[in-house]
Amino acid sequence: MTDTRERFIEAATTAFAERGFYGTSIAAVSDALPFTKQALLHHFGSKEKLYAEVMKRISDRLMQELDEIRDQYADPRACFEETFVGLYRSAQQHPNDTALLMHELLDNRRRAEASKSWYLKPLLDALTEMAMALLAIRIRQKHIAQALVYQLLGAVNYFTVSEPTLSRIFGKADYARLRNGYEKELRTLIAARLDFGG
Amino acid sequence: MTDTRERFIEAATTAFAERGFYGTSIAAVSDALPFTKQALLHHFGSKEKLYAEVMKRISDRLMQELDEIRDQYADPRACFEETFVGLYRSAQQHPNDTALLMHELLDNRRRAEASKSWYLKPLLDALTEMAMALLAIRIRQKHIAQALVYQLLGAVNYFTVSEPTLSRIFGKADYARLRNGYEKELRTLIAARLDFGG
DNA sequence: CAAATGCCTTACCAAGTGGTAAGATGACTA
DNA sequence: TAGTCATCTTACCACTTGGTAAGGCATTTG
Repeated sequence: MTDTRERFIEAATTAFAERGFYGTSIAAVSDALPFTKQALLHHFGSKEKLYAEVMKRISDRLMQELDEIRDQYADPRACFEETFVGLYRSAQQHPNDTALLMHELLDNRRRAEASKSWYLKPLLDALTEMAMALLAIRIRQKHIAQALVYQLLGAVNYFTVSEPTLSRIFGKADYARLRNGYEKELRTLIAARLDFGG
Repeated sequence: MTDTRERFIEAATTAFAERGFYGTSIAAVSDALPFTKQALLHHFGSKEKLYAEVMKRISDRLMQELDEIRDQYADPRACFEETFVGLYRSAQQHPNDTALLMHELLDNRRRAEASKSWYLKPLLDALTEMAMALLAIRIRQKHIAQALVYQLLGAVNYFTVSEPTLSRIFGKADYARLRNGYEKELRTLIAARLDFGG
């Protein structure tokens, strides 16, 4: 059954999201399922390879979602806005994946492979291209578009990942209010920036 | 000598920033210094307590820097902008601390203590208050100010923490260009949002 | 001078780490 | 029917984990 593999990947996603690569033991992953650690090793060979599969799963989904949004909106400006809102919704819908990607970002500080950075490079490039068209920036000032893209990615992902902290220090009710309004405020921010001087 | 303690804290900051709490062993920290693991335990008692001291160090510094900026600017709008630019500069200047705080954010997903969340709550509240004054929002819509604050914190911290990844996938030269322009773009974003409908 | 205290060491521990080796079981195939 | 293969097991392995115990040594304190 490929089902077992699937279950391992799911459990590993949760575990890696919660404790990062180094903080997660493969025994902890297998303990979440009715299999032994060696069953996991049988399917994936090593902890590294399991992690790679988890990462690939996530980046594939992200790229697919991005493509779907891009196909859906013809107007560049609407497309740009909806893309980030889509990324935000996606992040909120898969908080584990979002946390895992952020762990990865932090781990990249030491890791040499850089494989999954390249996984996400197409996404970054696509977003930057959109931003450049909207801001009417020449090639030489590509970094301005990149900056905007990263500001918005930060606004999306940092907030998503802060959910446990925020709902704890503000209380569940106040946090719910904040979260319910966040998407609208995200649109406001994007609109404000795009209207600015253009 | 209190010097040894200081050196342990410094080494621990680097280690925790790179691998997070769970990925860091106290032996790895002491190996970075000419002392044994037990010397570390003598000074701090446990890994948890060492971590708490590291966190306290960081949040103290952040609060102090925030106060300095607030005292320096009378105009609310300039104060708001300079505060976030100051946070950005501070993050860039202490990338280890920034990474550590983000690890903490991710770990909070499981940790019960929440101590350091409370450490940073005053900072969040101060920023929110500034935003509310600027956006002319009544109490009932505090979450709008909170959203803006978190968007900007995300723009600042997410970018800072992405340095290794970005400089790898874009190359050092391109990343340098992006980074050199980022502060200006941060100001642009803030200005755009504050001018929007007000 | 004696006692206490701070700083740091070696020695040790039970539990957990990623991973190998060697099957057991059952389904599919020659 | 015998052989192969995928799946999953128990048994191990050397190494690392956070932490305890106990003591050496120097400085401070009574």
